[in-house]
Amino acid sequence: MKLSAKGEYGVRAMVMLALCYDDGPVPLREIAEKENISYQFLEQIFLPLRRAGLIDSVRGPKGGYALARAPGEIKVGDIIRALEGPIAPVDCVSEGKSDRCGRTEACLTRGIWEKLRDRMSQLLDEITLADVIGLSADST
Amino acid sequence: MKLSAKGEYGVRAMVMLALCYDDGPVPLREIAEKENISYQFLEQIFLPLRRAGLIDSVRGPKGGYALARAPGEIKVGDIIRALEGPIAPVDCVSEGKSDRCGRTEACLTRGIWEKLRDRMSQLLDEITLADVIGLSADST
DNA sequence: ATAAAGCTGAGTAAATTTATCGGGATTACC
DNA sequence: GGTAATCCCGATAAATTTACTCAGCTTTAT
Ligand code: FES
Ligand code: FES
Repeated sequence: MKLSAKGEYGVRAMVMLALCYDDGPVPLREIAEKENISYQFLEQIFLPLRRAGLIDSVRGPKGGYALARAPGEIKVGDIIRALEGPIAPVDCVSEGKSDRCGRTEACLTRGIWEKLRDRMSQLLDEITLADVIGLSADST
Repeated sequence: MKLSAKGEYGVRAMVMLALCYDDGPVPLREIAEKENISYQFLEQIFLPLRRAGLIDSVRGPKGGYALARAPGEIKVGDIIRALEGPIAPVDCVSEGKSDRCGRTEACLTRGIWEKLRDRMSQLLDEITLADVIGLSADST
């Protein structure tokens, strides 16, 4: 039930981009240094983020990455899904995968995973980058 | 964000034990066959479950495993924790681990993971084995 | 005594994760 | 037009974890 480093780094990097949202594109090297993440590994993380349309890139000197939309329009769930695939505690509750136990209809445990999946999705989709950088003192 | 096979098998096996709660101890070999899980792998799963006090074992012929308490007294969260360790999306929000990003105090993302951890824990602790085997038609 | 069962540490093959490498493609600036 | 900053991206390597297997022991009903 752990996030991979990819997901963790990705969220941290996106938070950083949110903080720099008005400063023009931020070069990857800078993010890597400030967040203490391998530059080349970060490159691999930014590729899917860009393909998911969450960030825009600018090439050449003065280039870098920037959020594709305002921080309030990007959900943490979007980032996780782009980097780790569909949110689901077991494969068989995430569309189009082989179900390990075969008995999809009769399976008693399926309901657990569906509920867990829904709660996880729901929480991650109700937190935007604006929430993360703005109000560290919001309740719940 | 996936459960390992260990966790998934473990929950399925425990559900099976819950179904057999009044029948005396169930031999592992039977569970392995019915649930289509490697017998030897299941042995490795039952060890931590027993050490966590969730099941009792009876040795010798006519032996096997049985739930240590009534199905209503065993939470799915108990099973997951016994098999996968503390529920937490990243290590640093689960007591006594090294925090990868170092800046525990200032870390903006920490709040996300704490909330996620709490929601996951909460859900898994509000579902007991009795819920799983009893009412497949409960809402939410 | 026998056989049915649990108990357990060590070992292993495959998969996944976490990077690293090497080079290419764009573009601001001079 | 040359240079250097920067993104782009497939291939590969190292490390770790997962999912099992093996071999042999202990307990106990019959
Ligand atoms: S665990 Fe997938 S349907 Fe049962
Ligand atoms: S991710 Fe652990 S404190 Fe920031």
